[in-house]
Amino acid sequence: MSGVLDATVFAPVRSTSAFEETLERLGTAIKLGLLAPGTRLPAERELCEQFGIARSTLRQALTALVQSGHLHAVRGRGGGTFVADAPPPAEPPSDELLAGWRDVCDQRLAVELGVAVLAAERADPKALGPLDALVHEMQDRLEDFTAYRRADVRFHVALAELTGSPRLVSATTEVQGAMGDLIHHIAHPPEVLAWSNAQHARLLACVERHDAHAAVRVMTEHLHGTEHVLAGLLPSPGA
Amino acid sequence: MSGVLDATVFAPVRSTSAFEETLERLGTAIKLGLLAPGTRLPAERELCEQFGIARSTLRQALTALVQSGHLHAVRGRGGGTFVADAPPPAEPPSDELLAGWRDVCDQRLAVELGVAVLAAERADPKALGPLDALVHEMQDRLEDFTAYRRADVRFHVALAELTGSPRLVSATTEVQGAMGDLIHHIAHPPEVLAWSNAQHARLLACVERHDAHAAVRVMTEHLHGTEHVLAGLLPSPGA
DNA sequence: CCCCAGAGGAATGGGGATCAGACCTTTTCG
DNA sequence: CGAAAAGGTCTGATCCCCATTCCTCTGGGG
Repeated sequence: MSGVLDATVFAPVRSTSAFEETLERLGTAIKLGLLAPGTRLPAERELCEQFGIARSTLRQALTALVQSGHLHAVRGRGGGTFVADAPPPAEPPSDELLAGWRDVCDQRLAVELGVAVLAAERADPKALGPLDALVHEMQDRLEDFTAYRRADVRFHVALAELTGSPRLVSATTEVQGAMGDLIHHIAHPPEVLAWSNAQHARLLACVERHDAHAAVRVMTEHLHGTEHVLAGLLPSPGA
Repeated sequence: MSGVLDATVFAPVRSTSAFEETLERLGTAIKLGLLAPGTRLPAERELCEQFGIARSTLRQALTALVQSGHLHAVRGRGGGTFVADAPPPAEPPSDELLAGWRDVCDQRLAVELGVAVLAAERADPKALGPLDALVHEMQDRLEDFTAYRRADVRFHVALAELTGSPRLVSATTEVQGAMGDLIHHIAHPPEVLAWSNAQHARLLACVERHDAHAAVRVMTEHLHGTEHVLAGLLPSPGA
């Protein structure tokens, strides 16, 4: 019958170890700026309980992040583990991610479309203040892509939080993490960012008047924009 | 700052063992009817290689599915492992699934909306024959929910395959699995199924003329239908 | 009729990941 | 000065997963 289906059902099973998952979680949160530089993580004995893992396992992840320069640890009372102020340069995207960049965009489309619809349906217009502030912050950061991108991520995550769906929030952070790996190394002229941010503003207006259909239109346009940028700069499916 | 965000970043890490993942994969594929009754699975020595796991691990999953009645094994030459002809009755949904049913619906909305848009954008109208056949099959099965549902699942998975995105296909099967657990135990009058299937037909028409916006409207309506049914029959958020 | 190929079933030992817990070292606050 | 709070270290037990081998059943070809 369907080779695609069999390929899905019988595809290799990837068992993610607790260590890997923890490393991934903290790593993306830091790289995305969700954990701002200088932030202090909960104490190890506390954090391992939140994660539901043993402290030794947690420490493997923390040690790795310290050695890669994303965290630094301070001993003694009043110490702790802190997000590094000078983040290490991002590594170039892995080959497998590059090969599947269109798939990542497709997943992003699904997640963000769902977020747009549900946020428009459910969000309390009075709760959009912080979102609006982020749009203005982005407007002030058109020349500094790193700062712009941090606000961008917060914007999309905050929008996801408005849906009240935990799965959509975590799906958003995941997909933003993948996108970050892809776009971090390509040029972002201020004009492009300005255009992109204008769509943020329009999107917010749609959410404010509970217009889900319009939100979908704006979001679709927004995502296709970055997709076209990627299509031009990344290797073709064949390469 | 944001409690929701911290709850997402520091949420418990669930490390899925290879055994669990395999059991889940095969189990949902069987329950969804993607592996039809009577189907013969690949030989164990072959299957464990496809999954990328050891045979003993694979056998744990197979043994569990045999004992639960979803599979039966035949020894000797020409034997094999077959999907049971008389599937065991589905267990009632777990409490945690019930508690998060709205979250499941939200995730489904995202996945199916993404599928609708991308299928409408990319699908070759000439490749819609099988989809159309499934709509007609559902039309003939309005009185038999089990049969209807099998075709329904195939329809949504086939639609996802049209997008060409592996992630969306697997997301679709996952979310359909969760939906199956939720809706299997509630009543489905033929009128409701007919109404639902009419939306399938309309959706297909949208895809055929590459009308993504209309596809979104129809799909949204389609999903809200089942969501309202669930809202009436499942416990409220508080319970 | 015999025997072997092809299938599931079972047992072994090793290696790595994870856990739980105790203990050490550094630092600051009372 | 000493207790408290934090990271850093170590150890033994346990569980999961792997690789390998061998066993058992059964149908088909010679």
